[in-house]
Amino acid sequence: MGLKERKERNREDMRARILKSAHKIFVDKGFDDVSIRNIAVDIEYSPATIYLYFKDKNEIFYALHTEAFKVFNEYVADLVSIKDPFKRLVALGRKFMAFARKYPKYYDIMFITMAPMDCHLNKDKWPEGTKAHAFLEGLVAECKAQGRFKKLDAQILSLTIWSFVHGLCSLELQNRLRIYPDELQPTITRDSFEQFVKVLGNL
Amino acid sequence: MGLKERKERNREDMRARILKSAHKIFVDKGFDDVSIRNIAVDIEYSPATIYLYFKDKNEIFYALHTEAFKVFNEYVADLVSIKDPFKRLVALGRKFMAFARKYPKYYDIMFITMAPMDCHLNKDKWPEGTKAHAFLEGLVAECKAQGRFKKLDAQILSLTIWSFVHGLCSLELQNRLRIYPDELQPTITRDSFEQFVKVLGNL
DNA sequence: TGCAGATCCTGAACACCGTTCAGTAGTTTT
DNA sequence: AAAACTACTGAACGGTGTTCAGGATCTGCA
Repeated sequence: MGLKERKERNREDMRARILKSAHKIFVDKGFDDVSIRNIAVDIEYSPATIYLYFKDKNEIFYALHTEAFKVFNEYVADLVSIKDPFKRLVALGRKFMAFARKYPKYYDIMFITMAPMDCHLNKDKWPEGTKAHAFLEGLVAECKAQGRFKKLDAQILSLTIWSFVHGLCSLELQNRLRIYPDELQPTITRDSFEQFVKVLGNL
Repeated sequence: MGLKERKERNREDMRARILKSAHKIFVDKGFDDVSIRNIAVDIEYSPATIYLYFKDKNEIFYALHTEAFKVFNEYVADLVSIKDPFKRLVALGRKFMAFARKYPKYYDIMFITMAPMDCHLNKDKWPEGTKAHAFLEGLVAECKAQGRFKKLDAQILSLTIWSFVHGLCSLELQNRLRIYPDELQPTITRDSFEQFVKVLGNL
């Protein structure tokens, strides 16, 4: 009986439709405009219907959040072509910053928004974060294997690097770098990053 | 005619009462519970009255935001007793992190929340941020004067330090460090900070 | 003292939000 | 044909920020 399966597929279709709509509104209008009611208008169903396919708004946000990581992974996929691990590490940092600027809304939902998604409560519930961070740690470990970062622990250094780059992106996206004069604005973030890389290169 | 002045003082009294109430709710119940209506209940006026003293909710948030910086400044005031500038710099970092943990809601409104406050649009509108950052820059400059950080620009390095420490705090507060195993949780942030300091100490 | 005018405040409304639930059509099974 | 099941919705509940006409009280002047 392929009946249950068809029912199941219809169900998945509807979920996909809702998510697609949520994604459209998220990208077009921004985070705050992704409301159950707006999604309902877009898919031409009543708001109540959405609750037949998703527990609540957070479940929809969680899906967007997962999607954002997929986009990120694709965005940095071409790094594998870089042979030297240190160069790859630096390129990852650059790509990370470029991603934050290109998809600020994605970045927000990935690393900033607190929206009570239970997905950040432990590593099992946030596989994308775990995976992305494992990639970074692997890179740092490779660099160590080449004789770099001799006196530093790879895991800790990974966190240090992540924190720095995220801090930079976060401050920029949250408009906290406007304290700098206008003429410095375009370069200051890049300068800080390059300085960090320079120091890192000598360790 | 002290009449106009008395009117003016009453006006300021009311503004203060509203802010005090907002602050109370903010600390007791959290950011999301600071609503015009909740403030109105607390001060025993109608919601509409609040709009006679503040343009909108953002103006109230801006006041909270300013207050948070005051609390922060007091929190780090005792650093002046530390003679050695590098030690003072390190102590500032530690205090910064301690502040973020002790007053996460303040930290949020200071460095994370985007709420369309126009105060982050340029340096003049965010004097507290400018001042706090000038303090950091001065410290780094002092270190340079002592022969440290020879090859690095003080202004850029200040941003690098700020970014790193903020990144660490931000990731922790937004629950993004839960990807680490439980046994690492208590130490990982401190370890990263200490590693950063160690590297900084050798520059 | 009485009355105009300024001052301060509010009830009610508008347009949103997430969420729930009784109930209604339409299809399928018996 | 009747019963059961499915997919859906209208209307409501309680919440949000904000606006505005109008009511109450207080002030200064005739």
